[in-house]
Amino acid sequence: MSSPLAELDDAHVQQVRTRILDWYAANARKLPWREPETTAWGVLVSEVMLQQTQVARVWEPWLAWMQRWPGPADLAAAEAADVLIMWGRLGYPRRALRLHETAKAVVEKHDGQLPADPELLLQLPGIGEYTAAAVSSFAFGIPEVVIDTNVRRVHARIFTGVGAAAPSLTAAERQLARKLMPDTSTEQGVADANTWNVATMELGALICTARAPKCEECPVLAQCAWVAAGKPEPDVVAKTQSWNGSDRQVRGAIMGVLRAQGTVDVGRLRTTVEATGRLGRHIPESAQWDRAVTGLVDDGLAVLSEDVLTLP
DNA sequence: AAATCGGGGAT
DNA sequence: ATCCCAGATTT
Repeated sequence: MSSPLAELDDAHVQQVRTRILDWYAANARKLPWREPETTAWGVLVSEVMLQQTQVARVWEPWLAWMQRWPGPADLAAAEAADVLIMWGRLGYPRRALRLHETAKAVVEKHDGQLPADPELLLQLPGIGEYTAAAVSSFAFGIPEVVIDTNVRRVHARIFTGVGAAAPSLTAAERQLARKLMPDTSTEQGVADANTWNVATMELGALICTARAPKCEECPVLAQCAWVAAGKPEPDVVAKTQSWNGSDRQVRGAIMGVLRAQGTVDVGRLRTTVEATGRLGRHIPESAQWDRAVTGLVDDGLAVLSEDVLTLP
């Protein structure tokens, strides 16, 4: 099949843009980090928390976090242990450490002001291509091309006619996303481009969902190549690693104990962690305990000293 | 390109 | 039970 870019028809693209922008104007969720008084730093904190964690689970932790540490200088001055405790059960606690490091870097290298330039944002720990573009666009009004999992799926369906995007972001997807951005040569165009970013994500989150898309409510149902093709099933994706018995489950259970009591004697680690019930029926071998502890220490999430494991 | 890294809501 | 989630980083 020929490249989807070859088939891109300006009138079609215009219609899709208008319909999605109109849909967003009427259907955008009211999320706390979208309130006009939210600072750029607040937007960054939300984006990091939202990396692989759903909106519903981020909502309250974000509010509590911003109340405790409103700006980068506040977070930079915090103890890593408190940062990890505050991160709570959001998952992937390395994100919390990297955000802490980013706060320090903003204070030390950027005079306490989060940079707006995506190239500078990219150099900060825990900020990758998506987050840099998202912060530039949402917090600073710079019309970067924002591509997250929602955007990829929406583009794949409407313009490529497939049910799901490829496993990892391709050059063709970047090219398509760039071509779909509203023209930014006018002030209105810049505003539209920034709204287009968030609107496409919102459509993917609320209507064009991965599992059971609500096509009957979709503003671009009539423009969708996937629908036109009869909604062919996506290729089966590789099965995700099972959670029960995984190293991640063990690491998570250990972190749970450390967040709750700050420290644990390694001789009691096994009993203490198993008593939390967070491992279910899984009884790790000693090699897995070793891997988990070593991994947490290597990642800076825990410190081992005198046979005692503690938060950093 | 593939593996690793949490945790829970949704189906 | 399995899928999926406003990804980033390392191998």
